Amino acid sequence: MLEVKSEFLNIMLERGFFNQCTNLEGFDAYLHECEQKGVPAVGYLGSDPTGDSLHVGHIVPVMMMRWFQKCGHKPLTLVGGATARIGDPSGKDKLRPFLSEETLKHNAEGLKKSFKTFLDFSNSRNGAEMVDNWDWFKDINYLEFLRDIGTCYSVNHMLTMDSVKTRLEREQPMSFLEFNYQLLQGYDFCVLNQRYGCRAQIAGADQWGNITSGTELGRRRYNVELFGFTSPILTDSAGKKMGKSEGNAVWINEEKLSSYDYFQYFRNIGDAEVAKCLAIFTDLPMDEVKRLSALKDQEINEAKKVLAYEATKMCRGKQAADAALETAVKTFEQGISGDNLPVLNADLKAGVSVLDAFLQLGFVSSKGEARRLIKQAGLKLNDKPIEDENYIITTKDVIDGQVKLSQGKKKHALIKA
RNA sequence: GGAGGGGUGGCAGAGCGGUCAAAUGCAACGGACUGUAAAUCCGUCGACUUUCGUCUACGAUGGUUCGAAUCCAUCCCCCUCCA
Repeated sequence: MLEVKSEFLNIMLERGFFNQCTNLEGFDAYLHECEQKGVPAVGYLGSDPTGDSLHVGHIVPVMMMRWFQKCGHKPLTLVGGATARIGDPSGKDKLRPFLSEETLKHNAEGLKKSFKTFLDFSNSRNGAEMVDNWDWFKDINYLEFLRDIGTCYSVNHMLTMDSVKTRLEREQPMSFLEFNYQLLQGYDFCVLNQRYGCRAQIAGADQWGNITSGTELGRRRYNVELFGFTSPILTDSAGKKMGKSEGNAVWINEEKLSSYDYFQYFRNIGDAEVAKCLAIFTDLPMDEVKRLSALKDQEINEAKKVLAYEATKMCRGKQAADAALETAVKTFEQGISGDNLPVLNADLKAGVSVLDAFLQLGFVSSKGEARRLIKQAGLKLNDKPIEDENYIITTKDVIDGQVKLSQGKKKHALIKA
């Protein structure tokens, strides 16, 4: 393993956050010096408000920031009000649809909320701060920008950037607008350097090109050394990006995903992912992580439970984590219905058809799908497969004050009498 | 501006006048096996009704046809080469 002196990088290396760094030795020396002197280093993490919440795929760098702050350093979270109007071409085949002002504003609020659950935004010396690049881009003069910044970029080099190159190779269109993205993100880094003394940018590995854009610009135009540090992009055993559950993103903000579902996402993680997830998504000491990661076969479920609980606790709070755990244990281990399951409001006296009930729950997207699942014995009423697709649920189906509806083995909901 | 190629279901990618709700693959979902895992196997995968059937869908709008994703016209968008 690499030898580093700074507390922050030691943690990064130990917990598996390290993917690539523009100058690991230099970054380490800088951090170490700050740590020795008790002066916070300043680093930033950017995110464009193209959605109104972060999801688990985003929080790897957020967790890095969390540790960064714990080591006494100051995190800046940049919301890309300006860059969202351009659209980062990294990993994309198409131009992003333009977002309205209201949407951008709404999304920015959502992102801020996501950040706040992981970082301390108090007024302390290394309290996190939120910045928006719209502030410095909205009044920028095009000619000045071109002369000032544009001269530092060679198109030859820009064309070799992954985000550009792959698009061209795949013969997908790339607009000039998107082509400019890297300049903007590069400029962000330099602005933050000038305004806040920020010298580090932390992000996921897909941002490498945009990061080096900033470090290069810093060197050429402002004569400062900036550091870029990336995390690996987490993938599951099939090599797909993590963060999707049933085709939907696993959102951080609770109004987008219930805490129970958040818990279940981690509870259902693949065996191969448990060790790295424990290190990355929880605060548990590494001794404990290692102990849990060593568990095999059935025992690994213990590790998954801890992972799910800890991850939920961090993101949603202890109360939510306790409730989710309790519901999961009741539902899966004891076969009784936990209280935290989704509840469907329905008038049992009048009766509800099973088709409508599942449709309203959102477990199926059409009646046809519900019928199909019934034929496949995939829908259950009080744990018994539904046989008649025209069945009407009424008060006589109530057991212990509720009716339990299930789709497959994992999705459950209740109708309270 | 000129020449050629192309726009199909979540994605990739066939089809090129009826047998096309549209092959195939991936993804997704259900079942079996298990450990609320992975792998594997089986099944499903537009909507409404489920028996027949009806409706919406192959860039957009018109047209030719008994009948079009498939032919024609106009328009929009993309790619490649030339200027």
